[in-house]
Amino acid sequence: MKRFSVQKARRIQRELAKKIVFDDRFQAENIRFVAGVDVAYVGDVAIGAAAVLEYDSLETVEYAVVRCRTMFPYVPTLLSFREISPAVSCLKRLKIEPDVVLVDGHGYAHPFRCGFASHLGVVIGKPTVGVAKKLLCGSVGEFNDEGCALIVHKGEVVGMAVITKPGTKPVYVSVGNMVSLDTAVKIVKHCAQNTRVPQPIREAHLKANREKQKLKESVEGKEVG
DNA sequence: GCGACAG
DNA sequence: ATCTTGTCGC
Repeated sequence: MKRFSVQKARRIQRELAKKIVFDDRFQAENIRFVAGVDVAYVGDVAIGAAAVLEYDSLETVEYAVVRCRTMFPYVPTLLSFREISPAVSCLKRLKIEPDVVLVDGHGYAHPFRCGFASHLGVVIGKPTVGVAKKLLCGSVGEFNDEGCALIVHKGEVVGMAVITKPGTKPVYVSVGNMVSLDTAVKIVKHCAQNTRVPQPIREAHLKANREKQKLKESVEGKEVG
């Protein structure tokens, strides 16, 4: 039984894309907290994890994690429908309200201009930034002295490739919602001081994996013993 | 028509 | 993403 329709998802993406806000709707010059979100999987169980870091020190001040059943398969360009539920759930569990959320995946740099970061940002009505490790669409121009290169798709600038760590591949930054591309790049650079992937996303990733291990161990102890 | 395709 | 050991490089 098909529980989803690609056609229906496409319609939703086109509607959501219209609601993306491309400028800063928060105090970009005075950020207190940044969050990162990521999702891991164990069979059909999704584990959503969020981490909140103090912006200046990049110290982790809070984690939130949630488990739920995966309700959507992974379909290229439709990733957000698979990950948005666990992402929203764990973000809601946070006690600290982050000023901006970094998302593991593209935002506007998507063939239909509505990647996971944008989908999430519009749904929760908060500032989000897309940070992907691989390009989904478009091509990367020449890198400038700041380690940045425009990502252009169908004649439109959709994001920025950023070399956050010298000697490593760039990460692909794009607007999620309520954040300008310039500000998004500044935030990502600040959060990736000695790593390729920005700290908030790494922390969320690690938290999700620790939770995944716990779940796998509890499952093993059930079927064998 | 063919290939590519975030996590 | 996930399945997995050792291994190359900073």
